[in-house]
Amino acid sequence: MEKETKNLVLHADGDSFFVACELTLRPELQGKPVIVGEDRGIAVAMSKEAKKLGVTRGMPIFKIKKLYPEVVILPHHFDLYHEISSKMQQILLSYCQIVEVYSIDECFALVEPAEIKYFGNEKKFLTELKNEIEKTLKVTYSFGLARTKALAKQASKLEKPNGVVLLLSKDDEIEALKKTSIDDIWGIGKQTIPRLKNKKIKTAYDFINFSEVELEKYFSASLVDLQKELKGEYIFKVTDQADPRDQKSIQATSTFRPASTDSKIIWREISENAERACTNARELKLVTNKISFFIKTSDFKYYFEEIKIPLYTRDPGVILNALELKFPKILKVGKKIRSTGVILHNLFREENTPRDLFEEQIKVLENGKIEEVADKIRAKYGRGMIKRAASLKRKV
DNA sequence: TCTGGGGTCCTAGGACCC
DNA sequence: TCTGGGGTCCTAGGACCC
Repeated sequence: MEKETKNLVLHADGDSFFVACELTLRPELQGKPVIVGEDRGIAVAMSKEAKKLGVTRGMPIFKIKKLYPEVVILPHHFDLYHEISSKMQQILLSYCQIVEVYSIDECFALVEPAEIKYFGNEKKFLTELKNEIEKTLKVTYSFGLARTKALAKQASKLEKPNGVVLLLSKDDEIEALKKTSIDDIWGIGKQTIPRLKNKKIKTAYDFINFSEVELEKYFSASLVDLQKELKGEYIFKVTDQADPRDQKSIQATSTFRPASTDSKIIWREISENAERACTNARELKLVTNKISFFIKTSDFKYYFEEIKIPLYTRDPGVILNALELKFPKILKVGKKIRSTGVILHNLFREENTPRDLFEEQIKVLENGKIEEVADKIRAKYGRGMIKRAASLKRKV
């Protein structure tokens, strides 16, 4: 049989993960409607009892309090979630060589035929793994095991919570795909769903039977790959844990209530965002030379500004000086503002940061072109830049 | 008194070059 | 005079995810 010579993909998805983590420390809340998200103003995770009451993801806390006063509302404890998540990774690594931590509550893993053989069969392998996880972590996961990532991902959803779904034959796959609505496919979002529905595609099964040629012609390349994956062709590779230092961007955002037009309040939030983003960058020893910031108005429109800075930095002072120049422009929207954010792009590891423009400037300065360069930078980035850059230089 | 916060990847099209 | 055809690199923003 072919399947015995091929790897399978395992997907593990934490059940009500944040709530489940909280319950490990507060078992007395077991069986009660519990949600996490107090500090964010919306429900981020719900226990199944809370879901049963009608609480949905994203529901505002004030509304939950009003409609369902019996719900226990908890703030986030990310350290706890990370701790449990990394223990989960360790357990998976004792069963599988390649484990990909996809998010705090989800993992993919490559399961080799030898591993299955050791336990007897797929079912026994998963039962063993599942038992160990529950015993050690006191939280449950739902599992999908299939030929590809996309199939495993859909499989794990089918019997949530605490489910185990094995797609070991073509028939298993077809049955699962027939049960999966086009609204619930990983990688197909709200822009694409209506377009597919126009083509009479209602289920994942309809999707895999849709003409590949037409898909290629009218939809994106990633959708073509997704279709192949759901047909059983291994396209999306399971990759080992990425180094956090390979991160491409760092952002810090904040919502403040009430929404405001007061530029002082807004600027204070942006400063705080910049500081948080920089703290994060410092921990990862990363620097940036491109930043952006945005405001979100109370009617949920985003306004972005992007700025290149002529050196590599993670100094909030330097960043804020650069942002300050664009600040009046973005304030011109003249609406109430409900949230702000600062994003650091173009991240480099500090130890192999390319020779930054500042160093180049020093060289040029030594050649006697000091004013020319300084003026250029002032013209482009404002007077503050020179000073800040200089003070940064001394610190380094 | 509707609607966190933190990410990635793809793509169309402009800039620039020969 | 209405005028080529490539190619590459970069960027903004769309789409999607947990």
